[in-house]
Amino acid sequence: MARKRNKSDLHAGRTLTIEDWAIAALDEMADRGVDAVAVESLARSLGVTKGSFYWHFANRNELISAALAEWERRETDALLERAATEPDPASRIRRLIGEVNASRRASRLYLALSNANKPTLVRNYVERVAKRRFEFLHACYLELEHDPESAHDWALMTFSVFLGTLQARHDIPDQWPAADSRHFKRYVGFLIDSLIPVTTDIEESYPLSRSASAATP
Amino acid sequence: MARKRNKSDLHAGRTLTIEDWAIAALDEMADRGVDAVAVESLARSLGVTKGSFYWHFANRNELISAALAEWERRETDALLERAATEPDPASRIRRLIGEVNASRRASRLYLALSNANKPTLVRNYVERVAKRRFEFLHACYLELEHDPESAHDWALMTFSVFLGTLQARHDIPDQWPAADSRHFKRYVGFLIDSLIPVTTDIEESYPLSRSASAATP
DNA sequence: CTGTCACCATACGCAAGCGTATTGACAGCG
DNA sequence: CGCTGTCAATACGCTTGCGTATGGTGACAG
Repeated sequence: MARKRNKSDLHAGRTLTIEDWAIAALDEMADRGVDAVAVESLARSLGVTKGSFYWHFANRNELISAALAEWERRETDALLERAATEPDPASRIRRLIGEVNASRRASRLYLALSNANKPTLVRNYVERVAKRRFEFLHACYLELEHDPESAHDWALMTFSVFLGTLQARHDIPDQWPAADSRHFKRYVGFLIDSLIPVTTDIEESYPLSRSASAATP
Repeated sequence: MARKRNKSDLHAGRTLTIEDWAIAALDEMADRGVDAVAVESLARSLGVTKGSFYWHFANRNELISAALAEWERRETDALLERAATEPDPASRIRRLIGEVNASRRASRLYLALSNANKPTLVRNYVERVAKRRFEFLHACYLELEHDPESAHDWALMTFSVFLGTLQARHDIPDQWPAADSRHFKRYVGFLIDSLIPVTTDIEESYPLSRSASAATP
């Protein structure tokens, strides 16, 4: 049986790597969910057949595992690293707020993974990634708040806003401001004002952030 | 072919209604996602075979449609009705905050529906329900805030918290306070303080809600 | 040139699940 | 009692998708 290389395919004549497959799987997950990751259709989208797939992977679960490892490395570690470059906790939270509202693709992917019912290995990755994101946030709030319980409350609420933002943008699209609009900038500013606690030093401008919010910056 | 009635089944000898099927489908959706709703396995769980299913429904989509209509009626209309009995907007928001943090099942179901990739009719229901919930919330904030843009910001953020709460409880389970704990009560109190704007009348106790939050009620 | 290996194509068998067709059971009514 | 309609059981055919087995191709080393 002759092997006919399709030159117009994604890999343009070179052989596919495990990483190519993993990335194709992540794309499919973001577009259509984890269940939609199917060996044969993925192979077709890569311009090969499943013979090639089964050379690289023992089964579908191995592909999904490779895809999740890639996801964790590329998108999750990198996000926290970018935020960690900010000089102070408030800036770090601000950076996270900005980033969370930026990438639709990353949102879709996170939700797809978070809500996947099988295989069960997905849950392990999602919980680990979510925990690390939460802990990063929590550490920021611990720097801003003397009271550790309060810091935890803040972190929980903010983390909920992050996750909820992903979801809400999907569920109420016509209520969501366009990304290049004044309204959007204002909303992000409002989030920043609302989600960064004013320091508990009484001589600080305590009510100023709320007043600025009400004054429409 | 003899029809053997299985007396130990869910319907306990009586015939199944369309509603029985719809509720079974919603249960399956909450447990395992929309994709897991399968005619034959659902029939088995109800103690019948798919002959019975096809008497009631032309196809699987009709079942899903019936299930979604039931969902909208039972859980969504009812939630807003309960909140609407509260005498003022702040109490209504407080009621919603309490309810959102109460039912795990409803959470799982909402997320399953929101993240279903097919059939496409699910999206219509989710968006309609989400829009109605958002609009209810927005109306509350419009009563509390003079500035309509600010009211919209508040509504968006709070709605994001509601949705994010569903997700976060699933993704960071060990960070989530137990429902009967002091910590949980405190967190709900913190949400209430944070998500209900203090009125913009300057003579009102503007900083008091933040101060109370920091003081650990 | 030959052999090896990485990568890939294809055929096959099996299972799950959908929808269709056919038949059966039973209650209610005239 | 016979008929009708509701509800349900079962067989069948088809599709999709997984994993296994087998064989092919091209690059490279010896």
